[in-house]
Amino acid sequence: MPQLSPPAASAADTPRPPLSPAPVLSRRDSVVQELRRAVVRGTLRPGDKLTEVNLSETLAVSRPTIREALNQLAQEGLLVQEPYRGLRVASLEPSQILDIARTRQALDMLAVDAILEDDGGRRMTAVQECWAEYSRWENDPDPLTRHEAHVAFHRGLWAASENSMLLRMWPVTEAHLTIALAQDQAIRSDPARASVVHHHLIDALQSRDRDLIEKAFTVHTIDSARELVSIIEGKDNA
Amino acid sequence: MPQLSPPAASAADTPRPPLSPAPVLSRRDSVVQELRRAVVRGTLRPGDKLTEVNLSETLAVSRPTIREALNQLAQEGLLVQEPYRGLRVASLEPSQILDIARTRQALDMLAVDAILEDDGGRRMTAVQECWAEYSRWENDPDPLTRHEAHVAFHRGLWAASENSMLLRMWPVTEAHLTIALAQDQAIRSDPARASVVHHHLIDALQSRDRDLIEKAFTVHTIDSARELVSIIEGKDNA
DNA sequence: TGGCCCCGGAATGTCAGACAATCAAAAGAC
DNA sequence: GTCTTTTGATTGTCTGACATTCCGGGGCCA
Repeated sequence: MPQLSPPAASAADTPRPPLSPAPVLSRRDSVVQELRRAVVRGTLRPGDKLTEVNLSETLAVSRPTIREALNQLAQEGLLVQEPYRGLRVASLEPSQILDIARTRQALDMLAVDAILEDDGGRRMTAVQECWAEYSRWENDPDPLTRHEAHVAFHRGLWAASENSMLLRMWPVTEAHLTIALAQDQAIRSDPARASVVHHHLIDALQSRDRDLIEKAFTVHTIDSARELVSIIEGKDNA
Repeated sequence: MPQLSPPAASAADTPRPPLSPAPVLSRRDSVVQELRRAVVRGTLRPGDKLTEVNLSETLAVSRPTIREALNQLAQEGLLVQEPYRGLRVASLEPSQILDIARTRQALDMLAVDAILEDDGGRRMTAVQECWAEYSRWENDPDPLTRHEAHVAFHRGLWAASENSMLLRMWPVTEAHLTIALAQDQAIRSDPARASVVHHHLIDALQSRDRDLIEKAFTVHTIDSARELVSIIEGKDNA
């Protein structure tokens, strides 16, 4: 049975600078955050079963609240719900990992086009700001912090495009990204490669050369996915 | 205060053929369906306020269950949640309507590429099946049935692509599509135009000519959105 | 021995009722 | 007339309970 910490503690010890205006997450959001982080950390692994009463005791939160959090995560796709049988941490087939990559590629390029089309350069400025934020954390010793910085960077790109629909689709995307990375720890623990790839990304973006950008995103997204898939399939055969 | 019917009744009187294997939706799903349909019917209009206790009484379902349904719809984007202040039916700015159209266009073409790439023609067969289903209902006298057929058709296209990520993104897409159409009743009540546009779509798809398909989707999605926006802006000025 | 049916445990799905936290606007004080 | 207080409304959360559904084990019968 995976062990989780109560959410009240973890909500306060966020290593981020005091950027949050102090909205002190609701209990439900704390639980959501705690579960997401547990997946990133590897405390919860794809396939693990979660029960409401169990989490309720472990996290010291009532069952209805836990339930709402689980429903939210299931809707995002981080958990899968089997009616009357419980919830499990989602796991992805290789084909699904490629689906995610292709879809992200399409949406990333949609964001890129919006960013490049911008008149006053406001959107590109937003990109640079979120890149600056990313670079502050990209080499953090804590893998969780690196992951959250990575996620925030890509979300920031979509936000910079000022396309409201992309932001609405982000939670689903983030959930699947998280699962894909959690699926194989080896990938997640290669910060150097991630760093290089992201530098290429931002360089390409600043060149404003669409083809170059597309290639950089392909390396980042599609190639990584293929690599991950081959690792997983190799492990299955072993 | 908009009037809604209890979900138990509406769940049973679906005019669809008995295709459902009899999963008899859970109460929560019944509430979700009822609220969605209320928006499509115009019983609930963008900006309308919903309260938990009120719905609980109207629909004869307990508050926790109502709450779960409302959370789900808020996550999809059909409702917007103002903390401690209640929920309202979402309403869209013109720029958001265009964002939705652009995003759908990108994802539709992603689906199209997958369908065209298919080796055995299985995916194109799936397209034809969902087109057949659509044509059975496209001229139904009930606008709700037409809307659900329309939605099912587009969902079917994404499903035919066999891209799992697209299916996960569908609920968000459907919610926004619903709001956009609910925003102006005039658009929804032009079944002839919708029919023509969809015939063009399917013709283009069967030609397998990617450029032709892209143009057809542009007419369907982008042009419709522009039209809707100009109607809304015209109404604002009046 | 082997297959079918029934039953109990376990978990979710749903309900009722209550209290605390929060926000908005009305009521009151200066 | 403006600021402060109060109050009402609504959500956020909790406790406890019951109904529903699924899985697997034990008993019955051939």
